[in-house]
Amino acid sequence: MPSADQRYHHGDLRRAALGAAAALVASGGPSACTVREVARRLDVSHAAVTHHFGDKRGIFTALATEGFERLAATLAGHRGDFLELGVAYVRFAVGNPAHFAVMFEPSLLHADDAALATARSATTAMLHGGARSLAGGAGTASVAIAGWALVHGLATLHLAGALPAGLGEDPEAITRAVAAELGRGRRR
Amino acid sequence: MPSADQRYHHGDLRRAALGAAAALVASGGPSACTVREVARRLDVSHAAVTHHFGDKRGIFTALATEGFERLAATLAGHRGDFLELGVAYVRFAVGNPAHFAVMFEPSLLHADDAALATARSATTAMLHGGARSLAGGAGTASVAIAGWALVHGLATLHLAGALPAGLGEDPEAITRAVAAELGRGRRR
DNA sequence: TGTACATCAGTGAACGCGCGTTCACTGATGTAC
DNA sequence: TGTACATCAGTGAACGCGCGTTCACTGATGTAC
Repeated sequence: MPSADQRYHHGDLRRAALGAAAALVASGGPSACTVREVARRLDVSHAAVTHHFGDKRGIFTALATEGFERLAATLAGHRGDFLELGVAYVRFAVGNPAHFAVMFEPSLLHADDAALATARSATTAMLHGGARSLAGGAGTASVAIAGWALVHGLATLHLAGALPAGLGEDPEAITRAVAAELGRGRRR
Repeated sequence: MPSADQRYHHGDLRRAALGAAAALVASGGPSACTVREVARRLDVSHAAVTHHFGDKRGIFTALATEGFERLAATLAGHRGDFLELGVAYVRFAVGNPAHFAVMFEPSLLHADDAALATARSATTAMLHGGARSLAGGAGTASVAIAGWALVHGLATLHLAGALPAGLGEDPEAITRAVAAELGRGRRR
């Protein structure tokens, strides 16, 4: 029996390719992620990679879709707890930097992809639902946006290395501190 | 006298190139911005563009530097007013989407560029100063980060087209609503 | 248990293209005298 | 006012390269009978 490295059929090339693409995006940004480099990392012809995703944009689209799915799954575990929802959001971004980067970069994606649209709107609905359960009534939307923007900004700045040293190292802790501050004002 | 279009010397090619680069980034993301396309837009040889920036990365670095300088100038007009500082931040991002995109994308920049480092730290200092003047004492850093993350997140989500329709259209108004919410909690 | 066949996964070669960079050179500008 | 010269801005051609996409084909897998 041939070793896993030299089998004709890879087994799950699609998943492996997404992993390689994520690693490339994470380390060098989207421009460092090419069809051919992904294939090289998996010792596979680049036509094989294209075979699974249609074209290059298809890789990013699949990555973004997977990102929204993972995020939704993560958030689902913290329904109803606004603070933990925010912390989970940041943890997702830090743990999946490539997915996160690609999810909010429309210029890289197939705008009309059905799976992407589905995954995205499921996630968005969850974020809004989280806020609704907290506030209720007037100002709900603004609180939801505030919370989302806050954690999104924290995650983005952290990933960009823009947070000041000493503070940027534990984004989850910052999120707790900062969200508590916001929550304190709301609860009075 | 030759027309402006056919002069040998452009006049201010450096500035013009930055403008063209910004337009390209704004409409198609950083990957749509190439040395050759910038040159094409200005009817100039691409070697001329390289002459001014050294290499491609030099263009993005110059754009980011200009961005930090513009942002600092904008923020300087609202020293001491936390809310207006935030609104100005968002207004800058929306008005200079390409600069904003490139400023926080380290993989595109010359990490060791002196002018960039100077402009960046001047801006950061201003943001921190704004928060310090508001809060004072314990929790200052966390409030500064919270405010920054909030407006950064709002701007980023708006530019990505991720804010829900109806809310995403006037990011400045959202900022006011949301910052007022945060400020209300703090002030009690 | 075998055999035929459809389907799917991956190959390998070829394509044309646009890219960033380099370089010797030319045209324009400004400054010193 | 002229002239010489240094400096700076921009040209144009050439380079090699890696890219995304396409296509006819082959190998592997699974399913029906």
